[in-house]
Amino acid sequence: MVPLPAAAVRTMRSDARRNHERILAAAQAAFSEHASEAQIDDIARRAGVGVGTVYRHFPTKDALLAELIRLKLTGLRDRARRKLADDSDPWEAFAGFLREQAEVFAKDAAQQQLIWVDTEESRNLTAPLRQEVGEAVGALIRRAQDAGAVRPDLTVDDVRTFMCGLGAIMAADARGVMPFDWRRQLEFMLDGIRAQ
Amino acid sequence: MVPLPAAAVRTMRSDARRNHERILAAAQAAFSEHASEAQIDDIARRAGVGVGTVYRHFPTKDALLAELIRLKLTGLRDRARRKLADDSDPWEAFAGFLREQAEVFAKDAAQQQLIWVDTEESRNLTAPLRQEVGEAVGALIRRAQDAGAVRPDLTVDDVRTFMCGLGAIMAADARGVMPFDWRRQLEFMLDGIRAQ
Amino acid sequence: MVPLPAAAVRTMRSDARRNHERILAAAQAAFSEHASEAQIDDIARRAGVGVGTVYRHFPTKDALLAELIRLKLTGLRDRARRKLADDSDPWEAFAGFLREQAEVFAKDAAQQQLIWVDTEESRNLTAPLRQEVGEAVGALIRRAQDAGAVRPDLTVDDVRTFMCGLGAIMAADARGVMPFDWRRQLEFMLDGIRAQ
Amino acid sequence: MVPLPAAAVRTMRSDARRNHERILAAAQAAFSEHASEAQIDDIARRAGVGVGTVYRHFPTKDALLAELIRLKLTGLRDRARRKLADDSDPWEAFAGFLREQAEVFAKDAAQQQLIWVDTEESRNLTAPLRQEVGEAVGALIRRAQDAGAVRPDLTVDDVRTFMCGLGAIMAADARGVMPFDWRRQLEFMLDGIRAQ
DNA sequence: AATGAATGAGGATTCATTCAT
DNA sequence: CATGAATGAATCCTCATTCAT
Repeated sequence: MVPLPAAAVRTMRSDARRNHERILAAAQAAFSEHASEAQIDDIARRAGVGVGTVYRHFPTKDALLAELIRLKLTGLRDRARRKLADDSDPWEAFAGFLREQAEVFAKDAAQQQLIWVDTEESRNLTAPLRQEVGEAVGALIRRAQDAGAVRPDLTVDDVRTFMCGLGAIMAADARGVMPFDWRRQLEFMLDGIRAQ
Repeated sequence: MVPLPAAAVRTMRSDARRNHERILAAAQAAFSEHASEAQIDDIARRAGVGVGTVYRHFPTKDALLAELIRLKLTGLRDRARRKLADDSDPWEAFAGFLREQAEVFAKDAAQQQLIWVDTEESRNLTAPLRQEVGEAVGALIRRAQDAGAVRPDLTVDDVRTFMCGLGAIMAADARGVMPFDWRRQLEFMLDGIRAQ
Repeated sequence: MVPLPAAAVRTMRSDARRNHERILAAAQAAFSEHASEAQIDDIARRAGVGVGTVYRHFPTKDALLAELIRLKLTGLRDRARRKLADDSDPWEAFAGFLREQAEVFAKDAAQQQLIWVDTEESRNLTAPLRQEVGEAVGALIRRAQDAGAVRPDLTVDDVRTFMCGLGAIMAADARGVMPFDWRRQLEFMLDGIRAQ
Repeated sequence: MVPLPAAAVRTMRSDARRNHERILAAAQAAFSEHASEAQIDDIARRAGVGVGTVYRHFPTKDALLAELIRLKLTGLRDRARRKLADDSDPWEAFAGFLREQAEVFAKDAAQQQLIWVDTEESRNLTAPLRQEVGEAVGALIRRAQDAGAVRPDLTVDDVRTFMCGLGAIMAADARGVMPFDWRRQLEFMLDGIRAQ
């Protein structure tokens, strides 16, 4: 069973669709708190459904996680494309994208890290999407570089790398380990990559 | 049972002391590969001792992990103090400290992240040490700021925060998820915090 | 809910009757392949109906199985009676019955074995039928014994016993465990029970 | 973990060896009653040990089953060899072997059938043994054929086939489905294969 | 009546920790 | 002291059966 394509979800019976969404929300919360240690039974409980129902919608724990990541990446790609579409200042578009995306990520910190956990399942499912994200972000970077606003050697991978670190910072902050201020960190980064 | 204080280790029978060290080395390796998923049985096997022996030296898995972190933090503190002692250029001392420490961290990436996982156990054991690390790093920062080499608003927590992110990057890179270049990331950071 | 008596089936709406038969056919196939491990969902899919429909026709998995066995036994009884009716050579009638029945059994080997699995359900449902089968086969045996063609001590239970073993052989052969030749086995048996 | 070789078992700590045997005995009983449906928890309970202990001795349910079959086949082979060694009448040796072996099989009827269930696990583990059994039984058959006591076309596979059927009969009998008399069946068979 | 979504008890397996030898 | 065997709670997943649409 391959994760349900959007079309399949739309044609579900209304109760099934409601459960589908509740499960995603519950999984979202659970993975946010416990990362990949989250338990299916717990997700089912939070969603107010039986375990069996979770498994009816997502064949394995990995598949559920992969779907969550897919949604995450879809949002990411769309945000980048939107910033690309409006023709504000190239630097503002790029920096604004990072700042906005970071705020979104911060909402379920622990979970962002799961983007970087790659199971077979998740890799296959998200490869094309990652590609698209890369293209959109790449375009944002190039436009800013052409405008002389960003150092010319910055790559998409640099941004990915930074976001990976930022996710970990957010997660640690959320766990309360230490008073980590990811917003400052982001500003340091922006200062570092801005062309002088 | 509280983890053995250094004094206790010193007064151990020589074979016990050898085991103590072998276990730490094995745990080091195991946690580096599997992070907190590392299994005690595996650690015992690598150390060439029985599980029972591991438990004789460390009352729980968490205690073993906490001890490893303590050692890690000790190294960190000593490195910072050493940089403080030699009177090279303030910026070089500070940046050099970060670069060296990062190289050390990179050797067992997965494990560094465990520094930011805080169990009851680990917090209690390492609190004073974290304090000392903070003081030494703080001094390095201040000296560089006094010399006008580092932006005046940089704090010890900023550095901690950054190192947390860098550890996650190293770990993801080590897992082969993506081609993450933590050294570039560090240079961006240094560029970002250097006073212009 | 007791399995539907033949009368009930006859008075069903035509679509219901069609479903009833499709389910039986699907169950037949599924039990043949997977014996009692066959899954209701799979049966429903093969029949092109929902699980609910299977349960509307048969209250439990055991009831469905029992019905299948009932049909099997009905065929068996009828075959025996037919052989009894035509007045060929008594030995030929008896041996022919066994050979024919064996060929029928061989078609869904795994399933024959289920005849010997007796759940409460199945026993109650099939008891009278088993009785009738016994009578018909008993008559075939007696006629052959009276003609001096079969050893006088052979009983209906001996034949039942043999068929049970033969079913297992067919099933093992069908699973491909080993090259089991049940036809040879039947001939050995016939040689063994024929009066010299 | 490959099933423990006999040597490994012999060198176990005494309590471990006792458990190993208790588990085998419990599994023996459980598989005899419930065939492959037997549950590990039940086996553990019968053996008076925790589930974990069962898993320490046998890595999976299949492995435990495979080991049981291996023991079974070993006994079979040894019995055949013994009969081959004593130089009694060739027919008596052959028939005696079958009768004795059948009595042994009858002791845990349901289980014999598992000899014919072949999982990957079991096949690999028992292939050589099956070969040896085949050789020993083949020799018994040939000797009886040379003495003119058994029909010249009888093969080892015929005997295997028969024993498979006999096992099913014993199992059905043990489950109380019907009054199946496997001893009579065996005598019919012997009558059928004896040369006239 | 039909559908297929939901349920949840049940079963195999893992692994931190304890304890007999 | 060291050993590694034993323990059993915890966790993922399945599938017969029920029930809302």
